[in-house]
Amino acid sequence: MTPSLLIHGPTASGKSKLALELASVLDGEIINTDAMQVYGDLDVLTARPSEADRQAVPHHLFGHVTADVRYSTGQWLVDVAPVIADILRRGKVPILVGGTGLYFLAVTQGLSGVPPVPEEVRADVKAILQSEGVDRLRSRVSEVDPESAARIQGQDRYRLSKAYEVWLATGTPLSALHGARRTPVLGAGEWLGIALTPPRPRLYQRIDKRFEGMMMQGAMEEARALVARGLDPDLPAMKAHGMPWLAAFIRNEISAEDAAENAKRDTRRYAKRQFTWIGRQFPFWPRIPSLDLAERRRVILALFRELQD
RNA sequence: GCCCGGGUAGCUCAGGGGUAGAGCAGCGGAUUGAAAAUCCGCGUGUCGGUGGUUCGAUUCCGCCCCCGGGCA
Repeated sequence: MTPSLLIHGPTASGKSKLALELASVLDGEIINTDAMQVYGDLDVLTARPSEADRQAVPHHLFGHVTADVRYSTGQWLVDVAPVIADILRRGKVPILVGGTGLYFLAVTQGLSGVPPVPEEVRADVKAILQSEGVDRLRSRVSEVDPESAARIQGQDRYRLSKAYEVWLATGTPLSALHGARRTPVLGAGEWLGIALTPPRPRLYQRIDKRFEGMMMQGAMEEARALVARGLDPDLPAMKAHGMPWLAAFIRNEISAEDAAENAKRDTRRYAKRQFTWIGRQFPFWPRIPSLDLAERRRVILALFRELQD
């Protein structure tokens, strides 16, 4: 059996480069496990692997949707299953790389069978949220699904909306649906998960430096092109790190310096959350604190070969 | 060298004889189909050093060190 290799780590920890290296050594193919790198219109801002890298090794699910699409974890799971199966059929090693912990959780643990919510219901709940506010939405959820209401913290409008949408669409509380999980795409023993955990100060330096690099590679032009399309600012793609601030700069609302500072800060905060996610959701994944490519490669190959035998 | 002003949290600063706050940064946590999202929580400190006055000094006084400005 060929195991799949899962590489998770905070943003700017050098995942892509490492994956490329491992793919050539293991005869593998790379699968995007990042919620933002799926958007074709975000190239620079999501630090997507270069065209040259994508030529060198097969890359899957990178930039395969447009910015006006509201992509989701569930859709990614639907997309990724045949890709993994196909790679395995051809005798290659699937290498899943990215920073979205929820995607790794979904692919290894399965997602519960919550049916998709119709767009109209979504719109209805959004309207309720806007006219009545979060507190009122919370009361509504409490009435129909007290368990979810108790679980969701504070003013978390996304989760409260989700719970209410599911109730409206199915007549069943979300909490009842969460019990039953579907069979995961990758079963126990079929994969090896690795977490990159570089020292935080070094990572923060890399984040800051990388953003400067993005600006030189045309991040502003990319942002301008998206802003020009007049897309709904609520779309996931419009929330990519830097996008909201570059958009604000383009609208003449803030200075370029402030936009850059805010973009870097958001990215650092995100990295912090990723560390929390790794620590809590994947406590048993081996960690590699080193930033050294050769060291990372050595450790991962040793673990991988061990699992293969 | 002399004269001012200032050394308090990572940064910018407030305060003031009873061991100290604000903003930003940061840190901890939640996370089941928007997840680079969304949300909850937390001051993290030899108050420059050292003597003295005092029941008690970060606060008052002396000396020293450092930073800024001015005069030489």
